[in-house]
Amino acid sequence: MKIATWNVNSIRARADRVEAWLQRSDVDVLAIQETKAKDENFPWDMFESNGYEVAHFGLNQWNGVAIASRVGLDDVERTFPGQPHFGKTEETTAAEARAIGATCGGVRIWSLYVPNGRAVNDPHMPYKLEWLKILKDQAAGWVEADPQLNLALMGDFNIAPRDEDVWDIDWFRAQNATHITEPERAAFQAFLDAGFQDLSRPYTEGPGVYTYWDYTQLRFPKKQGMRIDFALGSPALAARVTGAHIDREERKGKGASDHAPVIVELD
DNA sequence: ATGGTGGACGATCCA
Repeated sequence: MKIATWNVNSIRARADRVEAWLQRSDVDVLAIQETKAKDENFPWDMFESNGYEVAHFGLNQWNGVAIASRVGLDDVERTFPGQPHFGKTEETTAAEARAIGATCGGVRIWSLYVPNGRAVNDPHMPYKLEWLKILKDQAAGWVEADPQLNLALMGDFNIAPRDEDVWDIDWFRAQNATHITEPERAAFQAFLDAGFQDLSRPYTEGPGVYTYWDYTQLRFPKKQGMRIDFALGSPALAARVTGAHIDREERKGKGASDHAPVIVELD
């Protein structure tokens, strides 16, 4: 079984590329982020005509997550319990479309689009950190309740956990950039400390291995990227991993997303 | 002057 995660940066703008990629990648499950669409604009037919069931959570032109599966798609959840809302309270704001879960071929899959902190001192930064903490607490609880649970937390974490996960750590620090700060890295590390494993890194070791390249400044041809997309697995799922890769080819050419798919193979 | 790119929306926000 092959599972994958991919921030597509608009499912409508990327529909043809996503279709072609599904056909050549042969994945069983694809967790998608940044669909940037409401349900009424989602390309349901494209997935179904290629043999995939698909569940989508999209409220407006921002965010949006989906799971496509050809090995079943059950018990769909939109938002995780306690998912923080940006600003004020649940009474005055709605949770953003950043998390969708489903059980596919015996694996509990979550497609996650972690909030962008925007800037070190922006109010979106504490929102991001709280969002990750609640997710980690929830996910740890699911595994504690069922230690054999095959759980995959997949998506765009908007964090580069190690210095080697960005093309020049000194440049990032000089910019006072997000994604590499200590609190963000601690929020990521908390998943590992809770027993989750990074499923792709052992098979895609760096340095110089990335999942995202900014559209500007010729970042892709200059090999100046960031590793910010991950599949984290519960212990039972991690024990099944036989390989992983980052499909850097998909970042090439006109009309590419700025993120590449990350694929994990299970026995 | 500098987001120099790209997407959605609608004349601006987001990444």
